Amino acid sequence: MAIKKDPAAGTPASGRRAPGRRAGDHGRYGRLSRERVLATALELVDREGLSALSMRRTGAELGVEAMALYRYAAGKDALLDGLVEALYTQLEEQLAASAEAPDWRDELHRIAAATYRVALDHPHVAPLLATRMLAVPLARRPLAVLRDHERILALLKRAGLDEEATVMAFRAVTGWVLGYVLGDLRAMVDNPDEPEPAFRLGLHRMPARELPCLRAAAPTLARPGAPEGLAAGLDALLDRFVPGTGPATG
Amino acid sequence: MAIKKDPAAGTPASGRRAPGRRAGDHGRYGRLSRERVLATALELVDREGLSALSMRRTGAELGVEAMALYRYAAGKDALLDGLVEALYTQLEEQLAASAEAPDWRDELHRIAAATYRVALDHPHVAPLLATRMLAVPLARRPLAVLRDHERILALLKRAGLDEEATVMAFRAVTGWVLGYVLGDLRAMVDNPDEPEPAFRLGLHRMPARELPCLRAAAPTLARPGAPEGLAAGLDALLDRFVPGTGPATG
DNA sequence: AAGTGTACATATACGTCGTAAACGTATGGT
DNA sequence: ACCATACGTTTACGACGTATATGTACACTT
Repeated sequence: MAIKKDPAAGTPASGRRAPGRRAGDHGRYGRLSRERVLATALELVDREGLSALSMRRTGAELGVEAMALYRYAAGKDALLDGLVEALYTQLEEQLAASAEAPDWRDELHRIAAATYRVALDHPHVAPLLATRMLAVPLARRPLAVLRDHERILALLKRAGLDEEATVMAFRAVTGWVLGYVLGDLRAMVDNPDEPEPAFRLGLHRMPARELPCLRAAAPTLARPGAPEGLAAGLDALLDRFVPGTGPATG
Repeated sequence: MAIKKDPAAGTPASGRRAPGRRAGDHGRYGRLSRERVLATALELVDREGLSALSMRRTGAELGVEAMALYRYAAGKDALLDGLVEALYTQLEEQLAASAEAPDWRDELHRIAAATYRVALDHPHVAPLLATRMLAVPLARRPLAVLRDHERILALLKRAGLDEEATVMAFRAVTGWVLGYVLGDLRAMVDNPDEPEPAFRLGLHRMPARELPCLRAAAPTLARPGAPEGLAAGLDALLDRFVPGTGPATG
């Protein structure tokens, strides 16, 4: 210990701190912050899966005791919500990286595709998109999540839908994107070391007599659906839930 | 407690036993069995939520030590998979309760509706439908799950699709059903004791300037989508993914 | 320069968790 | 009468979430 603080570390009110620089860190690598905590947790989950995430482990990754995290996340559940927030923040960055589409329909496609990309980039976090939404009520969701909802609702309104129809379409769009993403993340491979496809999938475990279609379909099923399937379904749903936008070829 | 064994249950030495009743239960309520374990776990989760489920707690509900469960489920994960299995088993019971539809499309609707009902009947278990599928590879899923997949694939094949198109449509159907169900299970109410709808939803927590559409839509959003929305979306997707079945009016 | 409040991180402790390993004990077959 | 087997218990260990109490170093007074 006893790495002493640098007197040039800056005034606390101004909040100045150089990255990798120690200020009031008791001799550690740098001050903690919500951002740093969430980034570390995300990294840990990406690397080792959700079950590896614990307060103690996350603290250790930061060179800090577990209890120190409680200043930046009220508890473990809040940490999980933080991961969801981190994902939606990445989504917003992705959306900001390319230009907004002028057409509402194209813009919905752009959002869906970006969501798909972000979710597949963090497969271990994606299940939280389903589970945490069931645990935390709308008004308490991270702001980044609410902004995503707002974007979609606004686009549908712009398409000319009234309140009721907007909500219907919203349900369709969000449900579809979530379901499709989760579907593409489903585990298929049983034995990764096996070169032979059928063995890789563990098809010998499935009773052939009872499950002929499934066994036949499994290899095709094992290839991810890709964003094309997502877009196709989205179009199908929009055709139905946004009247007057005729089937596709317009 | 401490209900002792019935002396009429059979003399231990002679081994005489009533039909359907086994001895060897150490003076407890009855032998353990996988069915009994899963039923108890399901009941516990329905009553107190997923986080209340632990090996010890489940054992206690059965009047048994936690380790006793390991004979019927290899570990906690296997217990969770058992819950998924239990839900799909209920689905099969529901499907068996009414007649199979002659038309493949109607039958898909029947399956979707039954899935929706079962999931909403066990809201605390439903998230497992998303998460466990990511953890356990296709070939290792409970048989009831695989049979569900088989049913859907067979119906789509019957609709005249080739292998590739079948899988596309399968992805669409299952993704949609899952996403829609999870969407309908999302928590909306923030303060259940509050009579005023806006306060109930906690809308005052949401920045009005930044989220106008969401605030306006929230009350409508709070009403569940109902099976009608599920059916509408399903039709939309089938129209797209099963060619030659034209929009609706056939 | 000394003192003080506050923000931040640690230390300690408690109860619960999943589960490995070893151990009874009753049962059914011989 | 004996034994193998099936079934449940006991004991133990390390990891977990987190309440509470305890430092410790900074910025701001005075």
